[in-house]
Amino acid sequence: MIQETLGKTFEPRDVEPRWYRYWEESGFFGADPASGRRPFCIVIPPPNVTGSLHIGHAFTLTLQDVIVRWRRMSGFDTLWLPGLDHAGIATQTVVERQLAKEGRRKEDLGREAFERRVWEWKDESGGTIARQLRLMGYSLDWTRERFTLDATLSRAVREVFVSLWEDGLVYRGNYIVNWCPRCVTALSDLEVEVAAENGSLWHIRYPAADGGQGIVVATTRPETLLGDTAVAVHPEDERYRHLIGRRVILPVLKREIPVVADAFVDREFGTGAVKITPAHDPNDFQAAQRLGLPAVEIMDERGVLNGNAGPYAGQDRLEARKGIVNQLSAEGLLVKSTPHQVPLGRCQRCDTVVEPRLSNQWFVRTGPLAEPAIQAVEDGRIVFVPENWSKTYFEWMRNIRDWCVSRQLWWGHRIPAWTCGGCSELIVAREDPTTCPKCGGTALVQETDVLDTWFSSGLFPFSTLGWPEKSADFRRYYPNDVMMTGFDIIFFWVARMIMLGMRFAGDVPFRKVFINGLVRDEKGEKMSKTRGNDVDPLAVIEKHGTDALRFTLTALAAPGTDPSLGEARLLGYKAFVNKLWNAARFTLMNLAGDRASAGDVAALPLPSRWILSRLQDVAGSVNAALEEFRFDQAAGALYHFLWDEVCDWYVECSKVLLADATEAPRARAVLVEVLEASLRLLHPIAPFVTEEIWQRLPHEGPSIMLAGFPKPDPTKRDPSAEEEMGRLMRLVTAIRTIRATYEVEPRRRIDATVVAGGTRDREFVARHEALVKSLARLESLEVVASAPDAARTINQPVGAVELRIPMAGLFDLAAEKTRLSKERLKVMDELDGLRKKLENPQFVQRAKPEVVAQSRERVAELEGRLAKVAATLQEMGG
RNA sequence: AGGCGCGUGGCUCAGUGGUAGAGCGCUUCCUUGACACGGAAGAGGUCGGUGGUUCAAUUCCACCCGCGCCUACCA
Repeated sequence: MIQETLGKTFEPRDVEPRWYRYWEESGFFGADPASGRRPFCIVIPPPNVTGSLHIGHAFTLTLQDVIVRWRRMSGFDTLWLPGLDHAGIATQTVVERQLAKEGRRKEDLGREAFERRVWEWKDESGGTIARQLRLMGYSLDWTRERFTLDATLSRAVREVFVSLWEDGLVYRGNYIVNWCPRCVTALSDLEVEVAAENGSLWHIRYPAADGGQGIVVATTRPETLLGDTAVAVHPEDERYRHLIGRRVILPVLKREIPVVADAFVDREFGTGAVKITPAHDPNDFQAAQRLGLPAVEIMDERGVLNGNAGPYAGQDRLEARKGIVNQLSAEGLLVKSTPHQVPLGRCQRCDTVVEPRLSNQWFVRTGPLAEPAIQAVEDGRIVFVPENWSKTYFEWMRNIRDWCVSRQLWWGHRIPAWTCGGCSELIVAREDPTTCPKCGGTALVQETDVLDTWFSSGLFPFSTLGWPEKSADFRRYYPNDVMMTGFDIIFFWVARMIMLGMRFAGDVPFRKVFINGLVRDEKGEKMSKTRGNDVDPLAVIEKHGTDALRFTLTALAAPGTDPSLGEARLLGYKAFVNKLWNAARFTLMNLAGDRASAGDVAALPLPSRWILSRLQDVAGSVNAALEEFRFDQAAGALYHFLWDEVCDWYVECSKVLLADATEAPRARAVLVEVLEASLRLLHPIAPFVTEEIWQRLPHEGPSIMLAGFPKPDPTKRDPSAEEEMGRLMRLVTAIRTIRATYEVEPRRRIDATVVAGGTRDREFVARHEALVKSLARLESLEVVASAPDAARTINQPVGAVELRIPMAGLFDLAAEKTRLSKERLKVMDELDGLRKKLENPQFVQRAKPEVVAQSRERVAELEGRLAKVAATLQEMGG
């Protein structure tokens, strides 16, 4: 399973596939309802079946895997359920394109053959993303993988749809919907992306039928005048009051239409007169309903003008616009046109300009569903993290509009509705009917529309668990514990899961909703294929390794922020993975099969007591951070612990300990203990490298992913060891700083003296002589109570002691005087500020006592330091 | 129009009512037996602007400027 020796650098490609296969084949990802452990469940936001893994997936799913692995190691019976979404429009479009290459259309195949063809494509491409998810190391329970078109999930869809129908929450009717003339289907409001685009505002004269001047309307869509059935003005608009009830002549078609009054007209906008095109504008449609105006459709399903468009029949909508503007201009009816910003809706999938279209569609009445869903968040049964997203949720939910759920596609859940050929009865049923319940006729025709893909996605937290059966999985894993996803689908998905879950599954679908940011490039721009700035996670894996990518994404996941992913950042964390690898290499080189125990912790040397205490601290930080979804803090704590404390200090200290034959076994034991626990802490973020190393260390159990997650034990903290080690580190750093300041070659060993007035300080330094000598590369270290002749040494106060390094041959007096003068100024500066503060009676009286005390301590310390520096300077004669 | 968020060292970003941190980059020195994907030591910031609250504000409040995003039926 593992290589014999460790290379100098970690080679991810050699180890990653091996471990994933081992985990999956061993069944380590599988949930175990019979385990008796507390369940923890999360379902994947199902990726598009024809899609491939992009960086957005990698980001949110990495965070999910971190949580899932952490919970699993912490003793939960963990289910992370994978699945795929059939993605109606997107998938159908892909297959239609394939057909187009063969010179065929889906109509040539017929519905059934086309569906078969899509299934073939699904089988082929659905495996792609599943493979990619494995490459990322995600610990999904593949035995429970679901697809939204699976029989059980389809059954759930049908159950929900029919129930809603029975409860009057589904209705069908002729309304204006968003229509994509390229996809040839209705869209929901959410599937339209509205943006302000440059257009024009045309002022067009509609002459009065009696030969008068008539009225000038303003419009951004002149071609729709062919479908006008009135002109509306505000009832109190003095300019037009005389025209209300009169008739004007519709240009081009020369049809007479009335001038009507309605308060919805904005007198300030344009000319204050608006043309009414009920069949092609949502506002006009509503106005027409109020005013009893007829609707005239002038376009077909592909945006081509129809017979009602007179001379423009057969032209595309945009082509017709040009012709009509020309004609109006020629006839002198075009008063003017001005540049105007138009809010233009485009199809989310294909970017075609969406057409408001009057058509017969199915809708879900959302009001009654939204109410309990709003309450669940209001009273905290569902909590958003970060909490602020609940505002976005409320904003949308409180103004929710009915949901158009029918799509004119062939790929999806066909709406379970039939029309009786005999009596026209509409039948909506769970089981396919064979006879009409009303007239007994058998000529039933099924609805051809399918449901919005999000309708089935909205059931995902429970349809995947077997609902509507009260299956064991459903009972155990519903509600899910947390839903983790991006803010871009709060409305599309999260809100709908809450509404449908509460109504049908009997409880909230999940307790928490964690919203992650959107991955951006290093310039902060949104990543997209069209911009060409997107990062391909698979390419990153290939280049830097999965753990590096995962660690990077985790480290960037600060709440409420959009992470910027750049190459430099990745390289930094790749280096971290390699650093860990080498710490392991060092440990294993020294281990030599030794399995001694560290024994009594209190009896261990200072660095060992210190690192074991720090380990407890970092274990606490990581657990606390993950509890609050503070991925950045968890990653940061581990990064700094391993690099700055374990590698930079403990490993270096251990070299001294290991050189001492009696000390070595315990040092090895501590080294192993710290490394092994660190690996477990790190495993949820970087699963591969941690497993690879863990397997080589003394360990129990078949895999690190099943080993216990370290829990902090406060009784194992050792504050005095941390304090002492801090002093030791400051002393070593002071020596190193002096060496660096005077450019002493790193390999050269120098002499140093520590002057300490107090007995305990002297004993302290003497006790750690070997460590200090090694860490600071000293030839000798002398500890004395006092030392004259400061003029011949470098003198540096360090806490309660003073460091003296002979100048002979290394340093010169003038440079040292300059250095000390600078230091004196710095100390005086800080002292000044502190003293002023302390002289202020307000501060002393009103500030927190500990702050005042702290300031006083600092003053005392600085004064001591200043005195020492001043004394030295005086001895040096400056 | 409404809502949300952001503006901190060269870059990308954390953070806190008590004179600021990280990663990368940069400077100097160093191939010392874990690691040059490395080591040691450094330089670098009036924390967008203006007021207010406070003994104390980068941190709280108000306004302003700049930048994102979301929602919305101004033709």
